[in-house]
Amino acid sequence: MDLPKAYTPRDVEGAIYERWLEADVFAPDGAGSRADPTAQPFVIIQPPPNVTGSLHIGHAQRSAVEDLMVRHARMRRRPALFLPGLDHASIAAQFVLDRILAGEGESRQSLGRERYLERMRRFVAETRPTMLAQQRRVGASLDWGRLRFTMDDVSAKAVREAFTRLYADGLAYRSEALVNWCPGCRTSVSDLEVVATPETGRLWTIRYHLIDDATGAPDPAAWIAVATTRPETILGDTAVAVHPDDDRYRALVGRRVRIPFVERDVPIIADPVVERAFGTGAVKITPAHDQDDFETGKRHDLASIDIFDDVARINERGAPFTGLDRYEARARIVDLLEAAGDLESSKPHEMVIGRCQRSNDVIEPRIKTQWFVRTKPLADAALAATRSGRTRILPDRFDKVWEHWLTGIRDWNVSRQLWWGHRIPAWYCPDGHVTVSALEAGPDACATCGRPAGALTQDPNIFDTWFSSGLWPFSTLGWPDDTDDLRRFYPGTVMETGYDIIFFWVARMMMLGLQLTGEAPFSTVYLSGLIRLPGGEKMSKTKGNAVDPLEAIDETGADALRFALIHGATPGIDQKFSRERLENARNFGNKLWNAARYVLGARPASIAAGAARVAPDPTVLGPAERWLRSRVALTVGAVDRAMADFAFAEVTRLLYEAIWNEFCDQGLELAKVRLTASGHTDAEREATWWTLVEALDTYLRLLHPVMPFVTEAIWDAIPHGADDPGLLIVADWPVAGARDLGAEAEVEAILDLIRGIRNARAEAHIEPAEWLPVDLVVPETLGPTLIALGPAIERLARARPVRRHLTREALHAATRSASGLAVIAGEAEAVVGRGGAGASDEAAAAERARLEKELVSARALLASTRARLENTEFTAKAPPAVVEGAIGRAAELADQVARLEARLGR
RNA sequence: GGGCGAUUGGCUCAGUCGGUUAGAGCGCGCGGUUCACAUCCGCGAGGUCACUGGUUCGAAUCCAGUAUCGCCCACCA
Repeated sequence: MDLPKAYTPRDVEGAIYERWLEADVFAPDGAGSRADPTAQPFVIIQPPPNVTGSLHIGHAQRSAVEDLMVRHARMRRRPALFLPGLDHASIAAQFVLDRILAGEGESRQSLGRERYLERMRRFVAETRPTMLAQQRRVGASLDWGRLRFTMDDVSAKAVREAFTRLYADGLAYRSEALVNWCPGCRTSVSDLEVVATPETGRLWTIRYHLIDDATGAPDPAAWIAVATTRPETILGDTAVAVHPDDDRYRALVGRRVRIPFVERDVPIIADPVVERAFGTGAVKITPAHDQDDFETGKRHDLASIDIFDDVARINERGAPFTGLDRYEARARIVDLLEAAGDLESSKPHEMVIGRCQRSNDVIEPRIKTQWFVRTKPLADAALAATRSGRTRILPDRFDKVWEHWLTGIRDWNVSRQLWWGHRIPAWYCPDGHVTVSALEAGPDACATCGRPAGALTQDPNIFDTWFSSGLWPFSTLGWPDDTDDLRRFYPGTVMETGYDIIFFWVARMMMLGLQLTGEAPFSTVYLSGLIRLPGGEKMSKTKGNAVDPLEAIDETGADALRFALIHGATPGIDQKFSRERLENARNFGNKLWNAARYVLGARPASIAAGAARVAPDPTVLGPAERWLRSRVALTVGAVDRAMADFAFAEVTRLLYEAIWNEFCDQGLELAKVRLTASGHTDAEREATWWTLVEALDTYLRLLHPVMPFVTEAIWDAIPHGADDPGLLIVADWPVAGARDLGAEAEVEAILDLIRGIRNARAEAHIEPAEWLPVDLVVPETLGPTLIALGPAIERLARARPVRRHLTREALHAATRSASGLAVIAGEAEAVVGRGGAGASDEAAAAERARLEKELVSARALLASTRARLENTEFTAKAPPAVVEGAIGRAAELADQVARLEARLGR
């Protein structure tokens, strides 16, 4: 079979993905699977991408890494599950749709819940195929038959069941609490969705007048000054607090002050939470709109007065300002206080403001009745799983982050005042009884008073999108039903995701998985770094600066994109996306393609075109063939180690190096000699060719998880053995053969000699095409190799004739009158050039200069090596192998120095 | 305020357990129409491994500190 002359990734890739689908090899139990059913399954868990999104470079990288792992496992005959999915992404999807609606002059409110959801379902139906098609273009070998969506019926059932169990176990509760309210999204959000943003605000100091106990009226001449960054919250103040040990205010504790505008009298209380050095040492307390104040309020039994509506306008409780936006109200209040003489000061103040991750609105803490998940016991279980090693986080250093977050975790507000998502399966009866039910149709009656279903109303809120995502590893396998898939593929093996969602997603999966299934949902957490722009900025969909991986695939192919992304993939370390790397990867694919074309075209005539694979005949292998087989064995072992260590970038480097430098630059060049030079038997030529085929086959298998398309295409064209399947994707992962260190050393010595000759020629500016005679001497032991590879030296060093001398003396005697270039390569030595022809003065000077340079560096190295050996502490304490190495090295260098000196006539 | 990461040739990055002469790609210089590949081939230049101190026979690597950049966490109004 032949490969097309030109490598065009686009032509190759689409057709190959089709072939994989037709062969049904993606599913662990597919018709084309060669999985060993008794082997331990390998389950990779990928974050389901947002259904309304499109593939960005980060997805591409993660898909590439996940696909790499699953393909590797598949080739090792493990039942490998890579389950595709989509996330409904509640708040993110609503955010996207709301913007579209705004463009149409509609809104969430104008449509109403039912029509809005209908519109969302249509929208999602449109966007859904996009992401799936894009994952396919990256080459992800996903088991499409198991495609799942976090809003499908199976997921819905899992959500109801999960919540019902948590409620029954006292781990889900409904309570009035301070939540993070986003006025833009009109919903509460979890702590994680609040982004702390440093900003310069103002700190105002204002006076609250003390109440005259006798008259019950505020005293115009007596006040307590409080400092605040949020004057508008005055309207919700229910106390003023000072530190109990603060002498300035000790006498005032227990007195009352008049809150302006709302004309409310509130107590001055003492509480150690107050920082005496800050501001005036007195702080106004607004329990409904500040976390600290909320806690203080609880301690002192203060009233909580919510003064905002859902879009953060002042409500009727902020009477004179009702209807004003919070910032308008702030400005108005400051003006009025100033006019009244109650504004003491106003100065700029550095502070941290919580903003909504989604809409960037300033988050308003508000008291709401919400559903919470009690996280402490769940977090403890998650910590136990990582501490015991049951689940391992890569890289290790994220353990600390994990520990810190799970140790200080607060309860998780899971209800959202949104529409797109799973509705909370809680029903309320007119008496306020709560009934939580996993039944799709809801409960038959109130669990407390028995009122019929008709009298109950379901909670209008939905779940935080991460609640359903948190069930992903098992909800996708049919939980809570006891399905075959669940038994077989749960818990999963590796969960891969970006470190930016370790809390949002990974921690929730761990907590919910442990609680609901009793098992940690995966044994390894592989945290990828993020992809950044060449300038180092984080790519962001909302900023619109994301690089489109699909364009990259169009230009250079999915294989090149995958290689480039995996090449830079160190767990937990960000990588910059660079076009150079992409091109380099594309070039590598091209190199491989052309190497394969050469191999296929070099088939000796004695081998029939469609011949089945045979192993090279070991009795007729030359040193180059033995060298190549040994180097391939080395590479297989190194790749295996790197794979086991999750060092995927290392895998790409190993293969790049092995394929380009060893196989193409050296292996193929050496093989060409035996394949084309006369004087070789058919058997020898065949053995050489089969060696090349064997090496290529092994490299293709090793590289397949990284570059699946091009390797599959090439593999299709090379001869296969009887046990091979029709597709590389299900072919067996290679087993490392035996090393042949002797052959490696011998061939390396010859390659060094060739390099030395090329170097000397280049430095002397000799025409590359010019044939020059070479006289050389090699150590006795290298004799047979030299004979075998003599033609290779000729070809690769452009040397003709090559004359071998048995001793250095003979070499020197034979070349004394010549003006040749001296080459000293290890123990071998050569003289390149025409004997007796003479050389120009400048050529001779250049030759001397080159040798002088070599001498200088050789002497320097010799000196430092000797110095080390003279150090008795070194010889006494260093491992013997290191000392012996240094001794050998010193001898070699001394020899080299002597020879260079002799050559230079010293 | 606490924690983490990064810092290696002009650029982007490797560098395992501390062990000879710190690697690669891109870029740069010189030279190439070798019948697989110019998306290529050959040769070369280019690095006080951020800084300071320590441990060690030996440090890019381990320890302490400093600097710069970046990230995460955090309830001083």
